[in-house]
Amino acid sequence: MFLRFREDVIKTLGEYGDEKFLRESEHSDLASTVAFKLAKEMKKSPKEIADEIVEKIEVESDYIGSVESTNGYINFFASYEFLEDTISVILDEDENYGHLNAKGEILIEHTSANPDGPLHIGHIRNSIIGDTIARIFSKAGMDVKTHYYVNDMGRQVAITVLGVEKLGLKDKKPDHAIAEAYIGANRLIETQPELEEYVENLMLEYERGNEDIVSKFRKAVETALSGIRQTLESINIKHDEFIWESEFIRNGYVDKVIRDLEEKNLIKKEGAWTIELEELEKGVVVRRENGTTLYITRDLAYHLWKNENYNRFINVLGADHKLYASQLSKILMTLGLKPPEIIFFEFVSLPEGSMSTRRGKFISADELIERVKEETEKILADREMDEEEKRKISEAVAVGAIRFDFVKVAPEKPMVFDWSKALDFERQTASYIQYSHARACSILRKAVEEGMPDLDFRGELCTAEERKLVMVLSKLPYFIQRVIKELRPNVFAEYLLSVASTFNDFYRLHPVLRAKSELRMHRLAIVDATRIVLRNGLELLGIEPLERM
RNA sequence: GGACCCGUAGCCUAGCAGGACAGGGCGUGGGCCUCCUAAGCCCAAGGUCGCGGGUUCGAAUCCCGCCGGGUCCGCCA
Repeated sequence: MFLRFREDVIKTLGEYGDEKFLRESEHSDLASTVAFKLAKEMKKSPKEIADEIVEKIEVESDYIGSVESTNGYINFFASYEFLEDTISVILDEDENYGHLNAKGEILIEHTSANPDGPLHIGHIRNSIIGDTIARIFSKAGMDVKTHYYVNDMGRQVAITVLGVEKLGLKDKKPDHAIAEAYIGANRLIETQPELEEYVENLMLEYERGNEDIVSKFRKAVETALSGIRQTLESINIKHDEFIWESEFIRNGYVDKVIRDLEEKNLIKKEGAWTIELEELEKGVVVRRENGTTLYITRDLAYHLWKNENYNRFINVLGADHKLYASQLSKILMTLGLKPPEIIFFEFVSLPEGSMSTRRGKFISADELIERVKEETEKILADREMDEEEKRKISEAVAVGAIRFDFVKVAPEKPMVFDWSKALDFERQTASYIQYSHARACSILRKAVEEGMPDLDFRGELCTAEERKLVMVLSKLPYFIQRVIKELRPNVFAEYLLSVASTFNDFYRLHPVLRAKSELRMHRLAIVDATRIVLRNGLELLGIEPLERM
């Protein structure tokens, strides 16, 4: 709804309608700062110019109630009609509210952690960003597929295979068992360097397709993935497909990419095969002297496949992949292929330094989830609820807290993980939004018990807080559009927090159930619309919208 | 050595297509449940927006330099 208001403002401004100068403002519903920009060339004060523009323009939109010039700003205010349409559209569209007319398919690759152990708290930053983006694209109307790219050909997997052979697998959650074998094997290699050669041979045989070795790799990777899947599922994340790197060896895509590179005369063959491009600061090896391929070779093949099957594809990658990704993209472009759109996120580190699966220095996502859940259970311990409900609520709140904590931080900010903060429920987190949603539900539940009247929102009945709340509610599609354009899911988290906070301002000052007749119908409409926005918003963040808590 | 990211009150964080008093939260001090869920709300104190230059009528936001933290520069993935 806000999107249409915005469009109308741009149209109304005509030649002054450059969206670069539009600002959301606390002084109006939308403001333009064009007058400041024009001040110089027109040799007039911004105030004069703004006055003139306001004088000149003609408002034809039903959604624009008034326009004012203040200190050089041109302030637009939404009309009652806009507010009324907003509420009626929300109530009408219900679970669809927020959709845009986005069309087409999109592939989102995220998480893609090496299958050498459980996901740790750095990996799930990736997962949560990727999953949230996927949900938001899907809401916008696009047909989204998600991929987990499985690095089954890496050295770490070979080491894992060695670990399983030498040390076996402990009886614990499969991904954790794999980590133990992996960490153990790394220690073995340190003391027995001759194992290096064995590991290299495993890699060679795996690439060649030696059946015995292939089944060992498969088994190790599947074992790790089954645990990883469980973890992801526990925080409401599910991939449509797991794509194994080795598939691109077996299905000919690697050969195809190599051929394309050869045809363009991009490969220099001196023992190893190297791509040398001006744009690349260094040569990139795509084939070892022993004839095997490298990670980037398979990734190029994967991206060739993506090009053939999708118009848009997004990868969520840790910032440590920046150089690698730029090499990949440059090579793809010289092949005339589209590079992926990439969301980079900075590292999650521990107070004592960065994490490492190999050294066993990490906090697993499972441990985080477990401990946060214990904390939420404590909070619920003395509530009068049956145990089953308590369990469900504490789980939903725990998962919400974790997802929100990661998604709310801008991807480019490095994070330092802190247990005391992760477990602190006094902090404003997802539970605040879930609570606001439950509050709205509770009011509506009681209204139904008392015989729900027809909802009838009326613009002219709005108090300042009600008006503000409705304006915020009107922005859901606008924020969905922003996330899609900017690929920054944290702006959506921020938005949802503002919905909850604005609703709480309304709640404090406006009795709903005790209000009389038309005011009661009016406010119930606002509460219901808020409930819908909070519910849809929480779902986009992968957080369960609880009706009671 | 080269490249990239981050640096906002005691702590965490928003804002960074330059513009109306730098928003929140935690923590601190004080207050609010005969009233729709107090996982809530209100009030107060707390800021050289890392430092120094520059561009501009105007800089947290753009440019340059420096400092601090992180990351990357493998025939690893």
